[in-house]
Amino acid sequence: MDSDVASSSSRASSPELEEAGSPELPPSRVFEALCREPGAPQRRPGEPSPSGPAGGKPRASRQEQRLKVNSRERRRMHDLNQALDGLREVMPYSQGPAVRKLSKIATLLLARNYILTLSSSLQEMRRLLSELHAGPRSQQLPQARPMHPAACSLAAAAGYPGCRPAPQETHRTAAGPLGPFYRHYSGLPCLCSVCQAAPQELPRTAAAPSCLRASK
DNA sequence: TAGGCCATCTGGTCCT
DNA sequence: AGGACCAGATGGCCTA
Repeated sequence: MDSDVASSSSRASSPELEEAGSPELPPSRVFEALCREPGAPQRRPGEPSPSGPAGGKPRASRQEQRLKVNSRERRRMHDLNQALDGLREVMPYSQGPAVRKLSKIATLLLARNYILTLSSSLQEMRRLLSELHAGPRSQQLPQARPMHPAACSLAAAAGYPGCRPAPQETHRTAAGPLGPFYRHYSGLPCLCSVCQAAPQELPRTAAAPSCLRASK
């Protein structure tokens, strides 16, 4: 559904953009060109002429001011979208032509959950390392306290005994801002808002994410 | 066709 | 005055 904005939000529904939107020009250049060339504006009926007062300093007319403000606003939103694209690039979800782009709200929610998950995993790893270095007695696995799956995967990569990376799973979220499809990555707990309703209480077992269990 | 998501425009507010 | 930021309105595109 977001395919219309997949090309870095450069939908040119505005007449200004259609005129200045050259594929060779980076967006910022396009916007600069727009700022420099307020000419041929599509004046609305009833609006004053863009030409300034006769004789005096060529003060920007109301129309020119409006065009400049509009251009700045477009550039601002474009920068915001570029930042969001950068965020999507580092998010653990499938990327490719067949995968729908995350919406803005989904990107923000997923990023928040991702940060919380990484923080939790870091804490778990620190706990494991401290147990490993505590002495030979504590080198046994703390079976009574199952590890967080993300920590277990990290520990497996570090050669910690008894840890196996979980198989990668793909699951559907019933609804919500993440969209219908979300790929669950091995070793990472599910980041969707369904599973992360209480991020402080991340599951400590390697069982399937709750949304996997909930969905049929 | 309804609803979601988006880009854009626009006016207001705040800051420099 | 000019720029940044914000929120509401509007209209287009897409999907279920």
